[in-house]
Amino acid sequence: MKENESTAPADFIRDIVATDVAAKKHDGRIHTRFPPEPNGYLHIGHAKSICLNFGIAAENAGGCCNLRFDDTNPVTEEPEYVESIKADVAWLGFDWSDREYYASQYFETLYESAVGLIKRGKAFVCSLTESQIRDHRGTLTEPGSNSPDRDRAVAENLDLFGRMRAGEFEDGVYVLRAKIDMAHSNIHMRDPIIYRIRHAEHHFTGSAWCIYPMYDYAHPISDAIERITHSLCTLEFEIHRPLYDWFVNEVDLPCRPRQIEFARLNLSYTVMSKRRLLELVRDGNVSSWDDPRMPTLSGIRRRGFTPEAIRNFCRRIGVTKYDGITDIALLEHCVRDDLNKHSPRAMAVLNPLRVVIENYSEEHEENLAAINNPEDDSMGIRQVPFSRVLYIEQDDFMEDPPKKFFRLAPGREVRLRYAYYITCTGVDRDPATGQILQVRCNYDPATKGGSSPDGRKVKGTLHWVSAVHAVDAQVRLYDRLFTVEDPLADTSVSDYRELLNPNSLEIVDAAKLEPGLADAAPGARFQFERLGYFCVDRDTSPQQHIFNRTLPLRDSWAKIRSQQNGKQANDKTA
RNA sequence: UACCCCGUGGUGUAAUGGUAGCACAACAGUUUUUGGUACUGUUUGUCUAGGUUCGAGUCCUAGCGGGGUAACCA
Repeated sequence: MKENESTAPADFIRDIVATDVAAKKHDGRIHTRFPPEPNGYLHIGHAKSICLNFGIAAENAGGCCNLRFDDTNPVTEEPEYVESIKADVAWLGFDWSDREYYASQYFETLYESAVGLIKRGKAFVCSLTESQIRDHRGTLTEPGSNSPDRDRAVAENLDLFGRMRAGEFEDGVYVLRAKIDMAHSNIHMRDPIIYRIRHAEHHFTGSAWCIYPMYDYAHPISDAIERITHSLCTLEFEIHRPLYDWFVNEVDLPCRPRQIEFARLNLSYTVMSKRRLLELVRDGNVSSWDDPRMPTLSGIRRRGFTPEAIRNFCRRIGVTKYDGITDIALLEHCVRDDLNKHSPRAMAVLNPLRVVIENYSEEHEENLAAINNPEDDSMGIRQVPFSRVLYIEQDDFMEDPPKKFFRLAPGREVRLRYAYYITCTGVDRDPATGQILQVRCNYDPATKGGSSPDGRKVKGTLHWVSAVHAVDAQVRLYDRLFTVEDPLADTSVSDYRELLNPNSLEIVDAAKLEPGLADAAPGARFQFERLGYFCVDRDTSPQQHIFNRTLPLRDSWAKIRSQQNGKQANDKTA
């Protein structure tokens, strides 16, 4: 990670941390953790939390951040997710060193702490069924009522809890509950369940356990065991904080961590919850968890987004308690900003139109020097082959151009980037269909390299690829996943998936690339001049080159054109 | 109609009782061998009503609006 990246602007959490450091709380020690449950893939919302937790650790002398898998529910968790999470955190650029922990490592301590709670009369074994417990819990507006088992003798609780662990009971027969207050205004304080029986294989502990601790119990104690100083989580856990504090106070622990909540990231034109993302994958709305349209870290990685851009984005969105929705345009800006500075340029034609330079010899061909990145001289130059027959973009030619169209048209002169000025002398069309087959041009040999000795100006510059040298490729054009900013809030449809963008993927099968692109490795990123940023897909092969469009370049001509179309439509209706 | 949290331009965020600033977006322009980039400029904001204070986005009260919470999920 770069030096200038290492500090983020202050926010309310960093203020608290700074205050605690100054007050020598925890001896001035700062220790955070990123605690994913291994039951799904990480998305860009997790990146916010990762950047926050690892960022704060890095900004404070001696600060550490643990990677801790919160694996207390064996029925939903799998090693596949552990591996993908580790890969994603590492890709984002963060190093947890040897601090890779699992809540399941603490099962014995957690168990003993629960025994301690029972001995002190702070927990009891309850035989109520799931629905009875729900009924006893009361509602948001009414208090709950005590379990008939609430005053069970300590010795009996101890015996029962030991037999729960020993596997004497079926799932659901007993639970262990904290004894707090069934009339508490916070429902989470109404004798919450802290252990349940689950005869299930755990991805890490196998069949060693058949009782598993609940999040509210396991999390504060895991934090304390790791001597976490600041336990950062999202807003929906705010109401759990009194319970977090209750356990921190009631259990004898080496450290008293503080939970602080911040707003999760919401992004426009996408959905972020694991559940929705799973639906999209399962129902085939996207091809996989790493479909380049997905907001998963694996998806945006395959799309061509860089970890630098994502870190920069996370720094710029800030950290607050306001639950808003961030414009995806800011993410896109960060990606373009990074890619503009660092990705090499190349020329590629997506929708080829044949151009014949009639006064350029059929026998002749030459190499022309092209700048690899005008933003960075150190990236040097490359040679691009030029010959009599070329491809240009279909959009770059119009027989009857509107106002402000600066590209090729009959009689018009334009520049071919790094090559020559050419003037259109005519078009050849299919006599049957009238479709344009090719454009005929003359070139000016004096304009080699793309500038004229007489200083005459041309308004348009076109990218091009030499036909005989061109490499064929499939190009996948990705766009935003949804057509509206907040698909889940839209009440005009019954299912948010009706709002999926039907044009979020367009496949171009016959793109023509400059030859140097043929041996680009999977993951390699380029700017195709005048088009956008592209990267080599992981499915690419020597037989079929595949590129993904990361993002298009900003396009002010597209804006003018749509304004002109709008005006035309208005004129017609008027 | 219980409790908790949150309200600053279109969006995201600063201002820690003392000139409401930044970024993105939008719009206009300059430069340009990418209609990209860069640069310049413009538009738009403290939810409302009271109170405290020389002075309130900031503190207090009430209202209004938004979010969260009743898995043996995390």
